[in-house]
Amino acid sequence: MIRAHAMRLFRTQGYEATTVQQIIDEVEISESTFFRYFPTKGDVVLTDDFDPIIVAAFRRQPGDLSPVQALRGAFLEAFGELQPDEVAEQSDRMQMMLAVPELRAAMLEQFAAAMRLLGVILAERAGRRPDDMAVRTLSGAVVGAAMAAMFAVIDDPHADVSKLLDEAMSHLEGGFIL
Amino acid sequence: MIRAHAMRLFRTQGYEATTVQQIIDEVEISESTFFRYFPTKGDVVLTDDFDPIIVAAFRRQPGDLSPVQALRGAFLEAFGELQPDEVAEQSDRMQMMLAVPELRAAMLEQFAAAMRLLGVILAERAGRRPDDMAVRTLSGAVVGAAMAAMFAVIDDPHADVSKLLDEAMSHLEGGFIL
DNA sequence: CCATCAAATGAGAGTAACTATCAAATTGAG
DNA sequence: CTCAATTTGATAGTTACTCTCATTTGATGG
Repeated sequence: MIRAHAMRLFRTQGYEATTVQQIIDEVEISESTFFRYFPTKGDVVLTDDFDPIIVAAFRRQPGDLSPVQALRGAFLEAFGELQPDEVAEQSDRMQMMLAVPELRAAMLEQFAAAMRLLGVILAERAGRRPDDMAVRTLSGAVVGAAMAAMFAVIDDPHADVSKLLDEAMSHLEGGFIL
Repeated sequence: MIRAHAMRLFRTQGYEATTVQQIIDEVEISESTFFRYFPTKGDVVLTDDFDPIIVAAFRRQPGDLSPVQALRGAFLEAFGELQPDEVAEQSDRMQMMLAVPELRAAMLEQFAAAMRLLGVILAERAGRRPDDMAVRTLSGAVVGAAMAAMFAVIDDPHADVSKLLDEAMSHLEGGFIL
């Protein structure tokens, strides 16, 4: 309920223009309760649980694919599983995260976490250790390329992120031919 | 003066334990003045002017190198130009940025800016447009790999970042062989 | 139906980063 | 020295977030 009301307020008045006070008035709870569920105002927008879906899709990929190919496939599958309304909601959230400085900043934690997670599953697949610098570099490069795809949406708000992401993965896959 | 005193306080008492009030007491200026020079407390630690040095080094690289090779060379040169005390200071700042959640979060803006800048100089070198997805992906991958090198320092605080960065670049350069 | 007890909620007071406004002081050019 | 521009300061907010402790809720066993 908190998230639903908050997101509605964010959409109508903007994120920064909406105070926590307004949210708790709307939901009719106390400030204490709000912060008990969301440690920060930003968490209302930032939190989601997509990681497990992508990890599962990655583990399902055939073993003869290269790591980048497997990731590419996993992303395609994970995005494909989303319902249209879920896609719209995710897109909403992403636009907001990109547009609001405070939220953008907080995204770094997500990216760092994604690198760690990616390191673990890549290491598992390749039979290496997660702290292997080759594993770290690949994780970093993949997440960096994904970030680049997200940022591209800033310049072209109508772009399809999943398509951009796939394109980025294809460039990674093919080596960098500039 | 503000930066010097602030950094000293941060080092001795910790970043979060140090309030802006303490800093302005130390430097004997008003709160207004502090925030006029540093829009946020974090900017005291985050701000630096290394980009131009790296860009210059990149532009100096021979034209027959691949983009990643040229970058690798540029990083090596730029780091090589630093005096020992400057290296120590940079290392200090980096440890602090990695350790303090608030500062870590703010780093994303720096990384995003680095991607944009890298996009511009890579595009210039390759005769492409900065919004070319191949350019964006390479910029993203390079910055992502650099992030991975930084994060590796969290696990091993004694590690040499410039060496890790070079290692990461060499992995990028050689394709990802996992 | 009631007593009990843990978990959830709320109230209230406080902190610290940041903003806005406007007056006072300082500086520097002529 | 003078005047104007720039820098600084004082003051009074706003808002996110924390802490502590009292109150309420709701599930469970008798």
